[in-house]
Amino acid sequence: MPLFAALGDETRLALVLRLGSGGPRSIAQLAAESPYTRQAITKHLEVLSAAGLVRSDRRGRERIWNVEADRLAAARKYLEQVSLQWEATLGRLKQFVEE
Amino acid sequence: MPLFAALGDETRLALVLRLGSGGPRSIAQLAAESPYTRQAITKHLEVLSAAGLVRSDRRGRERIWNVEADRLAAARKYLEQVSLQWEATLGRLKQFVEE
DNA sequence: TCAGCGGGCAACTGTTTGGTTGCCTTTCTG
DNA sequence: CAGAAAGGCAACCAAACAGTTGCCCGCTGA
Repeated sequence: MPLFAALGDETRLALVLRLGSGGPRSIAQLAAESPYTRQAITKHLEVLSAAGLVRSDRRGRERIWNVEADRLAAARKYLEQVSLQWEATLGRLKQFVEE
Repeated sequence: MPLFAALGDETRLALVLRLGSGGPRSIAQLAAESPYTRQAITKHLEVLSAAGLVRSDRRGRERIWNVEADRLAAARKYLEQVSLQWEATLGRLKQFVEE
C-alpha cells in the first residue's frame, strides 16, 4: 500500500495537511513555509502524487498542487473494512473460547 | 505518524492482515507462512508493536501475537477528521470562487 | 528585452531499513 | 536428562530514501 507509505513520512503528512487546509499552492510557496529545500518538497510531492493523494495543475511557469479527496476516502474505507474483519475474527474467537 | 509508516510496508501490512483474520499466532508460525526469516518477522512485529497495532503475550517458550483493534480505529478516525477538514476547505474555496 | 522567479534534472551523501546469518538462552518433551 | 523447538541478540549487507547542491531552461513583467 503506497498510500500508507506516503502518509507515513512526517514531512509528507505535514505537506498534505497544509495543502488541504490552506488551499492549493505552488512548490515555491510550500517550500517557503517548510524547513526544506524546494527540491525536497518536489520529491515528496511526487511520492504523494504517485499515491494519488495530490494532483498538480500547470499555470504559466508555476505548478499548483492540490489535494485529491477521493483517495483519502478510499484509505478510510480500507481501514474500515479491515477493522470490520478484525471484529468478526475476534467475535469468532470469543465464541470459540466460550464453547 | 508511525502508524501509517508501519502499515506502509507490504510485508507488515500482510502480517497484520493475516494476524487479524487468522487469530493470534506465534512468531514461528507467522514465519512459516511467510517467505521471510523468523528474524525478519520479529523485527516487523516490533515495528507494528511500537505503532500500537499489535501486542504480544508470553506463553511458555512462545510469544503469541495478536492484533490491537483500537489503534486501527484511531487511524480511521484520524483520516475521517482530515477528510472532513479537506471538504471544509474545498467548500470555502468554492464559495470564494463563486463570489 | 532581459533580469529574476519558478521549476526540472542529475549527481552525490548520510542514514534508515528490510533482510540475512550465526550463536546463545530458555522451555518443552520423549 | 538430552535433544529439539521457540525465541533473543548482535553484526552485517545491500538497497532505498530523505535531503542537499549545482546547473540549466522557460515564463513573466517592468
